[in-house]
This record gives sequence, structure tokens and C-alpha cells, in this order.
Amino acid sequence: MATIQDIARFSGYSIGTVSRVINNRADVSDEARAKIEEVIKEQNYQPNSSARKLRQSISSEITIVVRGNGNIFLQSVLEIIQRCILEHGETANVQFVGELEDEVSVALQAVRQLKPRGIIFLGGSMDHFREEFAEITIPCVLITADAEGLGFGNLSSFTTNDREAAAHAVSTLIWHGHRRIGILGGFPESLRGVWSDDVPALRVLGAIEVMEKNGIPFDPERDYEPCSPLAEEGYQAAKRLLLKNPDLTGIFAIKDSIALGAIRAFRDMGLRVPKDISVVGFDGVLYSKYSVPRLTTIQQDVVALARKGVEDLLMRISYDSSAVHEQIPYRFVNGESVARPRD
Amino acid sequence: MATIQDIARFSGYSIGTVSRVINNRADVSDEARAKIEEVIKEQNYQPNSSARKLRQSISSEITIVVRGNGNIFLQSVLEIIQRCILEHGETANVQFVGELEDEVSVALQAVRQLKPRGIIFLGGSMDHFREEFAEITIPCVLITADAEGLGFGNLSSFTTNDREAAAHAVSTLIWHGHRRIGILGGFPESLRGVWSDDVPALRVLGAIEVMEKNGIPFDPERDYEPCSPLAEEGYQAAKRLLLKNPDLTGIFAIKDSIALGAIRAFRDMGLRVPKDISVVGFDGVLYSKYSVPRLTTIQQDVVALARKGVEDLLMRISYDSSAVHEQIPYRFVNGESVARPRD
DNA sequence: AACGGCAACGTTAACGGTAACATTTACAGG
DNA sequence: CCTGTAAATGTTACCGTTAACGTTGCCGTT
Repeated sequence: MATIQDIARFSGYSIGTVSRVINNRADVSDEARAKIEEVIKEQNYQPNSSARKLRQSISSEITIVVRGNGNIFLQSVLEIIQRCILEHGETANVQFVGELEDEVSVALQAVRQLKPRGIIFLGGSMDHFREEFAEITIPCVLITADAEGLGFGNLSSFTTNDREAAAHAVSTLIWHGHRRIGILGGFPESLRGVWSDDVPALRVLGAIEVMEKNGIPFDPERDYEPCSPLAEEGYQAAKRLLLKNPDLTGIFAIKDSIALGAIRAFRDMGLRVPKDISVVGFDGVLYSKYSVPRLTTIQQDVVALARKGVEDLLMRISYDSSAVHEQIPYRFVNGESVARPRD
Repeated sequence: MATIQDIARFSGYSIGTVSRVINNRADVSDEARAKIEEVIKEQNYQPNSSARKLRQSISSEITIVVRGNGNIFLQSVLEIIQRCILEHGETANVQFVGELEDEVSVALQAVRQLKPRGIIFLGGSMDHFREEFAEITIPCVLITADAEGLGFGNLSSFTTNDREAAAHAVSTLIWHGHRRIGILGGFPESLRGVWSDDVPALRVLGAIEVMEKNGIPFDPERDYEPCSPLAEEGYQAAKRLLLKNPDLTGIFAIKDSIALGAIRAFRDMGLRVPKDISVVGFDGVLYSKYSVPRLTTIQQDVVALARKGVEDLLMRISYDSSAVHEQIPYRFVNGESVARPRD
């Protein structure tokens, strides 16, 4: 591999001039620039990024921190983000957050080791790790969770209005005539308090709110079953929920993966969806369009979430404008999994 | 951030000794080691990886090159690989291969810039890029494609026996009594020649072989429809295939994503699966267990593929043993998408 | 002719580590 | 008491880049 010194030798100029050419500085004669660029191409030279990082104590990369164990939805967003970053001529580096770690400490480690110019958080929430996050000073973006309430000047966020969209989803059930509605997903604590960036809790609360507004009784003991966002968990939780309360006619699952698992569970229990029981999901994952029955769900605009997130980050890296918090419109997808309640 | 010099100053030893402690060398007194380690902890010092890389012209990282636009299957393997690498105390860096790039040039760029100690290729094939690949001298592993025939000394491979498994899948259809069988997936060229690491072609050929062996006629014009590995493509291709040849009673889709799209298409055409038409998939993606009907498919052992791949790579990095090519047993999953043919 | 200014380029000291080499110290053996 | 040896530690030359600074040579002024 050629180094900057080789380029200098071969081109007959000094490494200083070569460096200037590489970094696109003005004070180089056209002649020198042409010659040096020729040699660079000829030698197929690529600057050593370690040396660059060491010297500038910054890299040209963007780090993406993903919390997504088996989360199809986030993986699809990740892919779009990657492509989008590439389109802008930047390079990204993905760090997955393990079961036992938290996203902020993963990010902190990345900051120290990789010196990225910006960080994109995908999924997860920062609220628990306020002090640690404060150590991160480079521009950050949180996608799929709202960071407005956290008050970090360097953290933008792009999100779907989870509370409103969840209400929308449940109101479809209500509109169809359902009055015994169950909720699947989130944590046992999700019914209690709520931080602004706790997405599962927001969806659960949005659902409960619209039920209350419509005078529909909701008993946390009988009408709610928390579960992690995996099809298998959704499958199990759906069975538990219906065992607790066989009267339910409509189900709101806070994630499509849970909804799809639930549909399977209901079928295995001998119930037809939507004839015997209706199901609404949330996310609009790729497969929800091909499931049997097609899933009625809230489709998040993953392309806009990803694209706006990336663009905001790159903007703020270049011009250090201030952080923004934007809600991206969602789309209600009318599938085949909701019908009038039985009886 | 503290540097090695700070540690040296604070501890009263020279940077040389500090470096020795960091790198766990023997020739340091216990006293010095204790003192230095104390200061390191106190200052919460982490060696600058760029400087390290620059000096040693090597990194401590493993690069993962993924070809997987919307490929759920590979994404699940990727996750396991990541976790596995982490378990071994190593760190990984993921590079996605874009639409227009090829995996080898992405890898080559990574080698130049990131200086990884090893590369894991996930999906994709090397055969087209033999000369370029030859430039890569560090240990590599190819997962989900067989590199045995390529003859690279530094490239191990772990794969399912795609040809045999595809034959197995199709033989299930035959066993149920199907004699008019269609194939979905792969490229138009897949019917012609085949390189050892061209997975779609291997599956198509394996399927055709078992049909021939059983005296079942196969007309490429009427019984085959190539398509890319996305549910939407599978959906469209399935419709085209059945339009060309409405007599088909059994379908082999070379990927589950295609199979699931196809099932949806058949339903939309008024056909019941499996009563009117049977479908077998390949991969065993997470969702195939929850689809309606549950998909009959070949389940690849993703955990073994990932784990063995990672372990082989780390082994070869440490002890430079020679490359191996191993086939991981698959499992036939009897779902609900295959039945006796109609009539 | 002397000078200032400027464009173009060369030089060199970092950046934070590592490893080869040099030095010091302690102790054993003659 | 001197010497040899080995262990423990210090010193320093790099690794490839960048950026601050220094050096040229040329031009236009006075």
C-alpha cells in the first residue's frame, strides 16, 4: 500500500503539497494538483485512516448504534440509513447493543475509540443514562423515539407520534364496534409513568386514553399482557391474554411482530381472524402486507425517518445548527385483520 | 481523555513500562504493574486505537461484509455473528454491500482502510472476482455459500448443502404425489451453468435433479420463474408462473421470503394453500413458524453457521491453521403448506 | 534598488502508541 | 573487588497524516 510519502516521491512534490491536494485546499497550482492526482490514481493510493484519525482526533465516519435483537422493523430502518449515508458519500459503522449493555455506553465507547463525527441511535431510549450521555458532545440523532423532553442540545429526534398513532389504531377497533379490547406488548411498568422516549409505554398509554375517551372500560389485570417485541413472545402473550379474558374481541399489538404472533396463536386456539377476533398492529413491517390475513396496522414512514435523520445529522456536523425534534406522519393501513366483533 | 503519557507521569514510570503493562508483558515488576494499573483505572484510561492501529498497522477488529438488501435471513445470521464475536471479546464492524458494488471491492476497501484481522462474508459469491480477492491475504470466512471449489487458501466456508436440501424439499412434494411442480427464484441464468458458490442456482438445480430422477417432466419455459429474494418479487413471480402454467400443483420457492409472497399471491388468486396448491420454502426464517399456513421449509442452522464461522476465523487468526469447508446439517420443517395435490 | 506582499511549495513537530535498543540495578561467581 | 548476567526500566525511532510555520521566487510599488 502506497503512503503519502510514496506519492510525494513519485510526483516530485513534497508530502505537504500532496496533503493539500488530498484535502482539497486552495493553495496548490493546477499543475501540481494534476500531477499529484495522476500519481494518486496510478498508485491507487488511499489515505491511512488510522493516521488521519490519530492526527485529527476525528474520523470521517458516522456511528450507528442499534438496539434491535431480532427486531425486523429496526433492521429495515437500518438498511435505509446505511444506503442514505452512502448516497451522501459518507461511511458508517454499525454497533449493535447487546442484551446486557445500554446504548449510551456503547456510544461512549465508540466515541472514544472510533471518534465518529456523529451518532445515530436507532431504537432504545436515553432517559436512563442522562449523565453518561452528557459526555457525548458530537451531534446525535435518535430515530424512532422522541428526545424533545430530554433537553440535550446535541440530540435531534425523528419519530412517529406514537401516542396519537396508537390511539388511531385502537379507534379503528372502536369504530368497528369493539368494546372489549385487549393490549399486547410493552413492559409491566408501561402502565405507570412514562418518559418521553419510552415508545412501548407511549403506545400503550395512547391506546388506553382513546378507550377511556370512548367510555370503554379497561382493566389492566384482565385486558393487558406485556411482552417483548418478538413473534414468539407475541404468540405466548396472546394465548395468556385470551385465557385471562376470553371475552375480548379486539386486540391492539404495539408491534407488528407481536400482532403476527398473536394472529397465529388465535388460529391455533380455533379462532378466525378477523371473524372471531380482530387484530391491529403497529410499524408496518414489510411482511405485514403479505400475511394471511393482511395486517391492519400503523405504517411508520421508515424512509422519511431514516432520510431526515441522516440529513439532519450531516447538516449539523457541517454547520452545527441546533437540534430539532420532528414527528413524521404515519399512514394507517387498512388490512384484513379487523372486522365487526362477533355476536 | 488521558494518554499513555499521562499514565506514565502520574505513576512515576516511563511510557515504555506503561506500554508493557497494557500489553501484558512479563518483564515488569509486580510493584510497577500494580501502581500503573491503579492509575489506569483511576484515570479511566483507554488506549487510543488509532495510534495502536497506525503503529502496528493492524486493528483488533473483524470486518463483516453483508450482501443483503432486505434479506431477513442474512440479517438474522448477522445478529448471531455479532453476538458471537462479542462473546469472544472481539469487536466487529459491518459493511453493507450496495446495489452497485460487489462484496470483494467492499472488502478490499475495508482491508486498506480498517486493517481488520479477518473478514466474514455473509451471502454473496466470490467467483466473479477471483483476481481482486487474491489481493486479500488475511483469514476470511464465507457463510452460506460454498467456497471449496474456488481454491483460496485463506477462505473457509460454512454452508448448508443447498443442492441436497433443495432436492429434499422437492422430494416432499413428490412424496405427497405432486407431479406438476414449479420453481420460483434465482436468475434466468440459474438454469445453465453453476459455480460452486452460486446458491440460487444450486437450489434450482438440486430441485430439477430430483424431479428428473423421479421421472417428473420439467419445462423451463413453463415451470420456472426467476425472481429476486423479496416477498414482493415472489408475489409477482408466483402470479406470472401460475398464469403461464395453471396446472401446477406444487411450488418450490428457493427462499422463504419468496414462498411467503407466493402464498399471498395464490390466496389472492382464489387458491387455498395447501388444498389447491402446495408450497415449500427454503431458509427457515423466523416468521415461517407463524405464517398462515405455517410454512413447510428447509431450516438452515443459523446458529451453527454463525458460530462455526466466527470460531474458525478466530482460530485461524490466532494459529493460522488452514481453511476448511464444512457443511452444516439442515433440518426439514414439516409445516402446513404441503398436502396431496388437488383432483 | 529595495521592499512588501503573495502564491506556491517545503519542513517539521506533533498525534498516541509500540518495540527495538540502551541503560541501570542487583546479585552471583570467580 | 571485579565482572557477567539478567531483570527492570528508560529512551527513542518510527507508523502515516496534518497543520503551523518557514522558505522561496516573482511581481508591482515607491
